[in-house]
Amino acid sequence: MSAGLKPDMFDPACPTTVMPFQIGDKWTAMVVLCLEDGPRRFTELRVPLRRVTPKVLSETLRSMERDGLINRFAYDENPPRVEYSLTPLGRSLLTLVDAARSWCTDHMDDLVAAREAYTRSA
Amino acid sequence: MSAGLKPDMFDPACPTTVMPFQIGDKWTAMVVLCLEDGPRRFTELRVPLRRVTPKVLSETLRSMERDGLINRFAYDENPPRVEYSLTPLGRSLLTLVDAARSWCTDHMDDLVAAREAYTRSA
DNA sequence: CTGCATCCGAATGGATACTG
DNA sequence: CAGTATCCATTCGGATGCAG
Repeated sequence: MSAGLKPDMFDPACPTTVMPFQIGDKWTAMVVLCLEDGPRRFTELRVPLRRVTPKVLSETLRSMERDGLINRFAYDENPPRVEYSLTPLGRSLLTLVDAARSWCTDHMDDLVAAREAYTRSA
Repeated sequence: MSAGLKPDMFDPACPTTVMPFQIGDKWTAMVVLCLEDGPRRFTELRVPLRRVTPKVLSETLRSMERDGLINRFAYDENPPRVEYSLTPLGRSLLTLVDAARSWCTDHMDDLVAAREAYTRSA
């Protein structure tokens, strides 16, 4: 497990990015998905989440740590190394995230069609 | 079906109100729940959602209509009467909302405990 | 490398008052 | 009744630069 995260994991072209779901902060759900396969380092998370500035990412991570969704482990090394991993609580979110993803894939066409129909009639 | 909506349906004291989930706009999920049992009028929705100003509520409703989640039907009467109801697409969101609610009730204690532990150690 | 500090613009959401 | 108009406070997220 724990293959490298792909840069296009959350590509803006991917319609799920504009889906009407949100868990916690704007990026929480994506972080959960990134950590699904094991611990990740800060810089590693920045690969798929390259539209997130470090400030916002660290804010997101800290609030997730506060809520007990992730663990933060800082190795006492130089250069510094920090790993984030899902807690059982955070892992339990995966089913919900998957449910949301299923809904998106199932109903995305409807949603796009609805928006088009709406703008046409306007 | 369609008994009156209770004012305390989304009481701030209810912990699910601060849960880390969001569907669409801030109030979308609550509107979906309000419409679960049938069509509702604008003022009717304002009862449980009394913390939402009319401006924000109408914005929410319009964006939900745009996304094909609800239907808006305006009777040609005076005084005016408008009813909102879930489309099949909007109704399909109910399973997701329920999943989110289940997660909340199942893990709320963990979440509260995590926050307390965090603030204690800080 | 992993973040924190500071500044800033945009967007969100709310209060209040008013209209057809 | 069902909104709209206007104004405003707060928040959010991004850019940049710096520190351990």
